[in-house]
Amino acid sequence: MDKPATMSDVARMAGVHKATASRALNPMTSGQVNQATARRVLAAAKRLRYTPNTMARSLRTSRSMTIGVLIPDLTNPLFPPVIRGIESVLSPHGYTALIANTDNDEDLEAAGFEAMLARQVDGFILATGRREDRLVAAAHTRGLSVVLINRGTDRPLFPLVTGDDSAGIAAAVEHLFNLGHRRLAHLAGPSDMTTGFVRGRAFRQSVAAHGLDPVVVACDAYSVESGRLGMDALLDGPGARPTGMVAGNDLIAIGALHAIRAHALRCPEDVSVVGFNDMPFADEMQPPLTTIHVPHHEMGAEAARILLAELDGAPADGKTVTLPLRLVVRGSTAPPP
Amino acid sequence: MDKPATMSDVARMAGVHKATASRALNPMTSGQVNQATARRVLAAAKRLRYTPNTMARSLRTSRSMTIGVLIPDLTNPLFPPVIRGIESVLSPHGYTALIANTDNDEDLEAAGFEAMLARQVDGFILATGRREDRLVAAAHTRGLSVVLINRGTDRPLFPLVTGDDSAGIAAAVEHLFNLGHRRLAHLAGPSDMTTGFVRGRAFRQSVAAHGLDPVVVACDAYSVESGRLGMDALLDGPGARPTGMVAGNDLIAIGALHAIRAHALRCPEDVSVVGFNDMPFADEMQPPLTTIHVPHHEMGAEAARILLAELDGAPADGKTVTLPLRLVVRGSTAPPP
DNA sequence: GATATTACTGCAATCGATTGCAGCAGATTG
DNA sequence: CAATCTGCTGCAATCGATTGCAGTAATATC
Repeated sequence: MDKPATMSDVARMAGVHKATASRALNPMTSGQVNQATARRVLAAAKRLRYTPNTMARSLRTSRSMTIGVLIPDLTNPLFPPVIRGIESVLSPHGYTALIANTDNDEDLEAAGFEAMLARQVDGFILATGRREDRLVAAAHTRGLSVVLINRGTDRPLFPLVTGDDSAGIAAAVEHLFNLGHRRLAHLAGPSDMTTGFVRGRAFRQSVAAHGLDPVVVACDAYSVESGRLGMDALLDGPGARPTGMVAGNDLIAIGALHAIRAHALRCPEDVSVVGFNDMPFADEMQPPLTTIHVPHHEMGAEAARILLAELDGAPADGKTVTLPLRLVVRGSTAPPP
Repeated sequence: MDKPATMSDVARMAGVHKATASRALNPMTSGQVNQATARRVLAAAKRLRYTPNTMARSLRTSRSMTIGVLIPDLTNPLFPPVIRGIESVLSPHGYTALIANTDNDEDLEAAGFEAMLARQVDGFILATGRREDRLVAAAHTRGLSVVLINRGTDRPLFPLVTGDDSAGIAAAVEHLFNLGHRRLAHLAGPSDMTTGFVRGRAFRQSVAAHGLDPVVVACDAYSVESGRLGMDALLDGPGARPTGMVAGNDLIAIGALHAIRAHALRCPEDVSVVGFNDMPFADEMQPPLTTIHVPHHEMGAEAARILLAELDGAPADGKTVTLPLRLVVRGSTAPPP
């Protein structure tokens, strides 16, 4: 019915100029106005249920108090906790997250990015990084505020918050080795992402360090389907069947479980599987997934903290924050047959 | 470095007034300007990488092309597909979804709602409805555009897109009955939500229709923990142990599985469990969950469609769109012991 | 008692885009 | 040839809030 009240309405009701009303309403400037006047304005604002028009404010201040968050795949259970971590830090500071899903598609990614720019977001948190990322490079030359999360770029242009992937993989390999496994394989994530690349490299090194021969199959996506295809290839391949498998992430691990079952094998009796991420419900899986736990919530929170600091003028170098990971042993690993 | 170009910059480069530039850039009004002029403007815009300032536009037009989406619990895997359904419809129309998570907390809910209003969202999609919902009632008196999703309100103030819960529950009961179960229980969702209420009622009716005595325990949240507590109560209770259980949703079902295991019982050998929602990875659970499949993506898409129609002037009555559901039989149900 | 200081408050410009209205040139009509 | 119309473009107001600057009144200082 009646349009929402504007500041002029509040000012009129309080009998002051809208400039005064503005100052009274803003905690930063309310010291500039007489206490009694301020109270009148506040009261009027409350009576009229005044809500500031964020658009108008942003237009004037050119700060939207909004952060753009680009997520490659929202249905990957890994990301909701990350988002909540981000929001948990942003909200208390008055910032809002604008979330977009990109389906891992570069065009959608660019479109989402531009849409956010048009909405004058103050900064970005990107979980969509690739090792060679045009979007990230462009953002850098444009002088935008960006924090990368989970996945980095080869050239460290922006701060990155990620898990200690190498240590995580090393722990996984160690675990399998200690169980007695000697034929170890890795279903790697896409090598154009730092996560896939780094984890793959760490796997080779860890396995080699035990004097064993690493077998690595690259999947072309972090998805159940890709994991299944990769494991199929591994099981149908020429070499001796591996008894221990480290997956690039939990989705790939789940796909691997499908392939194992399809080959009339059992996990963990015939093949042990270690996932990566400890996504929600990994412990409910069939079998419960042994995996590397990543502090998702904290990862999001830390990225948000860094971004806010950057918006406050902190230097924006390519520093990397590495969060410790931890192996969680559950039901998908056992001694080799 | 250089600030992004404004429309005045484009106009200057094209040698026209900014009003003309505005008309040339807008497909709706580009017919009003000479083709050659329009081309010049377009070219200038491209050269300057002009991006319209959404804030300024919204301020003038009072349409933000943004839809507020309130989600009670983003980490419930049920919601990401819903969100993608919403975005799949919104994006092609130039709308963006502003997503907020409310943790099922009424205060956070109100805060998120107000924050969105301040951002001038054009409409809302709420997945947070309660049977008596002050927020929804307030939105109605304020004349806002709202579509409810999944959960409705007792008084149908706004359109609602939901699954056919009664039929779903009936199918679940039928399934258990046909397997031979005669002692049936229901771990109901919170009764202050229509989903909990409707499913509970449907359960009682379906069971009674078979001449059996329904046992219903109400959980106070749609969560694993609440499900576990509810099932504990059921198993520790005085009556004969039920052999078949219908859960209010999949999370409750998972909690029930925990309780069953904690009582040294097995599912499905000792107790059969049917979930609700068929959330992602329900088929990967231990055991794979028999559940009622809900078309999440379609649900989100339909809600978005209705909202857009409403914003285009379609009447906004309290019509309910009921989507058909379907029982998916997997490993958590079997004949009674 | 004159001047300097302090404490508020108001004026008006500004952010960037949209749009009703008016103006102007050239084409059309009678 | 005058009158009308059509097609295009420019002017200026507007959306709602913020903020540098100036103005006023009251108080403090010498």
